[in-house]
This record gives sequence, structure tokens and C-alpha cells, in this order.
Amino acid sequence: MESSTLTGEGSLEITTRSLHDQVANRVRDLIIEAVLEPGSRIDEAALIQSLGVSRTPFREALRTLAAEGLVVIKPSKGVIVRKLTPEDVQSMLEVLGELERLAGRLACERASDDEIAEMVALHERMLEHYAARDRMPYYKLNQEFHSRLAALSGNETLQEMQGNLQARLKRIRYIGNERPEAWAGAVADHEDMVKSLRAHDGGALGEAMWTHLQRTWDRVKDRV
Amino acid sequence: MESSTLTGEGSLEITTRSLHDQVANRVRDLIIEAVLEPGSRIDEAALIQSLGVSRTPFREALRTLAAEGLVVIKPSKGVIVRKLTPEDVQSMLEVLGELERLAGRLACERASDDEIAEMVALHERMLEHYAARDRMPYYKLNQEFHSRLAALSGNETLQEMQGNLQARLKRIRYIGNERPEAWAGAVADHEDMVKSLRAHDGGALGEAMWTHLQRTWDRVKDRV
DNA sequence: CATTTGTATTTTGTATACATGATGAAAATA
DNA sequence: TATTTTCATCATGTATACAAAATACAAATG
Repeated sequence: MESSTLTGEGSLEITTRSLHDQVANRVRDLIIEAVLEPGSRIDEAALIQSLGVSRTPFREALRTLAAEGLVVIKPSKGVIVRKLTPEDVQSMLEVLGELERLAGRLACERASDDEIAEMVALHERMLEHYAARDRMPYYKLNQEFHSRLAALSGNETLQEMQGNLQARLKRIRYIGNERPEAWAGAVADHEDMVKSLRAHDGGALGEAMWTHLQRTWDRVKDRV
Repeated sequence: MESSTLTGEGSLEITTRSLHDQVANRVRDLIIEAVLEPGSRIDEAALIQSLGVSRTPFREALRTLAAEGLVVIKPSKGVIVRKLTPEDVQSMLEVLGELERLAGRLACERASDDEIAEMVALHERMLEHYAARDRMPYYKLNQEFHSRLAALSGNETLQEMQGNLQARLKRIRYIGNERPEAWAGAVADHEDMVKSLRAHDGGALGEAMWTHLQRTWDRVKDRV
């Protein structure tokens, strides 16, 4: 899965990743992990040096990240890590809410029992991390939970757009579990979601997904 | 509006577009107008020559277009214009349907009477073109109608994603008006939409938008 | 002393040259 | 003759060099 991709025709095709893609992925991670701080200017020379590549693939990578909405390129001025305004976050969560509602509905229609069982297992691992208050592993599984649910929708466009928004909002979701009550609330939301999923109730799951993101906004809006 | 952009802080900022952006826009147009055929390989040397630029900004532009989903870059092999499978189209219309449903709801909540009047006027111009069976101008106004409605939602993320999907599907919407009955159906859908908009009925408008895209799929599914 | 103007320096943008990998045709082998 | 191998050619990927723009700073002017 790391270096292979399934084409539309169903043939397995090995794609040796270009340097460009590797750079894009690494810089994306730096942004998501907030090593590169939102609002800060990206020092091309410094990053190039630390990554050990030349300017060409690096700048191409920045173009990709700009199209994804992670950085903003100001012509002749430089590129800065995109800093989300509260309005940005709200608008993204609003859209993500609709997407995940759709994902929830479709997932219930199309997912197999095995796939649902895997989701439930994932959820239970999350509960263990919550019980232990291990925030980082919980957070990572949470990302995976939402990604896999989008994948279960069987709608590739939905998956792509959900992935894009989730990437932009990664740090927001992390913040969303910062306060104990907020985290507890998120866990409760997930309980609802899993219950609906087990019952194959697409409508209920969709609503639960949507509500979860609405509440996420409530939980983070005063700290973005 | 062509060369200026309103920043988040509210200051008007002139952005002289980089060569990269110009190239990206031109190639995007070539793809959308189908001068570059879906599935065909992009001849870098030839296009560079005809555009009169060097490889660097051109290749950066391709990275942008790849991130937007208009082309597919196969490492060491070349880049091809993305050819949409029926499944691609269906999944995109399904997602676009949700986005436009949301846009419709929000637009009714937030749009001023003046803005709604402009939409109605736009619709009436569309009707004139329909009466004259001028397909191309109708088609262009149709694009604008959907874009502006997304803009009226006041949700920038929604607007961005709607724009992206609309760009990918431009030719599909064109096909959607190819057969006379299909075109008549689309016009009827728009009548519903405008009626709901005038009544400030967000729920009804949202449903009309969604239904319109469902029907668009019905109209094109046997010819993609 | 504030403001402006000019200049040096740095940073960004673009073109080109070089390296690497894919493609296809001709020759060699079975 | 079919198949493989080799080599030439072409396309793609990357690095570097050059150009243009922005920035910072100093000197000059009011």
C-alpha cells in the first residue's frame, strides 16, 4: 500500500514514487505535525538543505501542497503555511459534516459484516486508549476510523475529499480532545456511531457523523 | 476580480499572477474544452512550444492540475489527461449533489434580496438562450449559475470544492444538455430551483439542487 | 528627525543543462 | 522465423545557473 496503487482497470501497478512525491509527503507531515508553524514563512533554502534535495522537486511539491490548501503561495513573496481562521475551520467542518453524513449512509449500504466488525474492533481499541488516557494513539486511531468509514462508502471522490479536509483539520481534531469533557463527549459520539453501524442503520449513522462534527466545532471554536 | 484577491484580513491585495498560474489556467482550459482529449498523453515538448514557456513552470502547472484531479502523472512515464470512468462521474455527482444541497440551504439563509434578484435575472437569461436553442451560451450561464449559488452559501470551503468538482465535470454537464428532452428536463429543474430561491425556502432549494444532479446522472449515464 | 531615494543583498522565478530511466528498432541467437 | 539482447533514441526527472523581483539598509534631502 505504501508504494503500490490499484488502478481503475484492476491491474496492480507498482509506482516508484518520484522525489517530488516524497518531498510533498514529508513537507505535508511537517505541516500537520506543526513543525512548520501555521502562518510562518517556509524557508526554502533551509528546508531544501535539510531534506537534501534541489529546488525543482521541492517547489513542485509546494505547488501540490498549495492545491491541497495546506500552504499559500504569494507570488514573488514566498510561501507560508496556511493558517486557518475560525471561519475557515467552521466552513471546513460544515462541509466535512455533509461528506461524512453521506459516507455514513453509504457505508451502511455497502459495507460487509466483516468490514463492520473491523470498525467495531477499531472502536474498541480506541476505548482502551481512552480508558488509559493515551491521547496520541487514540487520536491516530480516530483519524483511521474516519478515513476507513469514508473508504467503506465505496465512493472514491468522497474518500478523496474527506481525506483532503481531514488533512487540513488534523490539528483541529487533536485540539478537540484536549479538554477532558470534550474528549469524553467525542467518545460518546463515537459510541453512537458504532451502535448505528452495527445496526446497519445508515440514516442514523449519517446523522451521528454529522452531529459529531457539529459538536467538534462547539468543542474547538473558542480555541482556534 | 481577475487579478485581485480579497485577503482574510480584509485588505485588497494585488497579486500579479505568476507564469505558473497562467500556464495552469491555460492548460486547464485546454483540458476542459477537450482540446486535450481525455486519456491522451500530454506532449510536453509540443505544449511548451505552443505556450512559449520553459519546462519548469509548465511542469509545476501539471502538478497543480494533478492535485486538482484533472491529469494523472505516471512516474517516469508521462502525464495523461484524466479520463473519467462512469464510476468516477457517478461518485463525483453524488458528492456534488450533497455539496449543492448544502449550498442551496445556506444560500437561502444568507443571500440578500439583491443577490437573489441577480440569480433570477441570470436564470431568465438562461431561459432566453434555451428558447433560442443557443447551447453554448446557455451552458456557460449554467456554470455561472451553479458557481454563484455556491458563492452565496458564504462557505468558502464549499465554494472551493464545488468549483473543483464542477471543473472536473464540465464536459459532463455539457453532454447533459445534448439531447433535447434532457435539456428541457434541466431547464425544468432550474425552474424549481429558482422558485424555491425566490421563496427563500432553503430546504426546498437544497432538495432541488440535489435532485437536479441526480437527474443529470440519469441523463448522462449511458453516454460517459 | 522623519522621509525618501538609491543601492546591495537576499529571495523568488524561470530557463537550461545534465542524468536517469523508458521505448523501440536492429542484430544476434536459438 | 520467433525470441531475446543490445544499443540508440527519446522522454522524463533533477540540479544548477541565470534573471527578476523584493527586501533591508544606508545615505541624502527636506
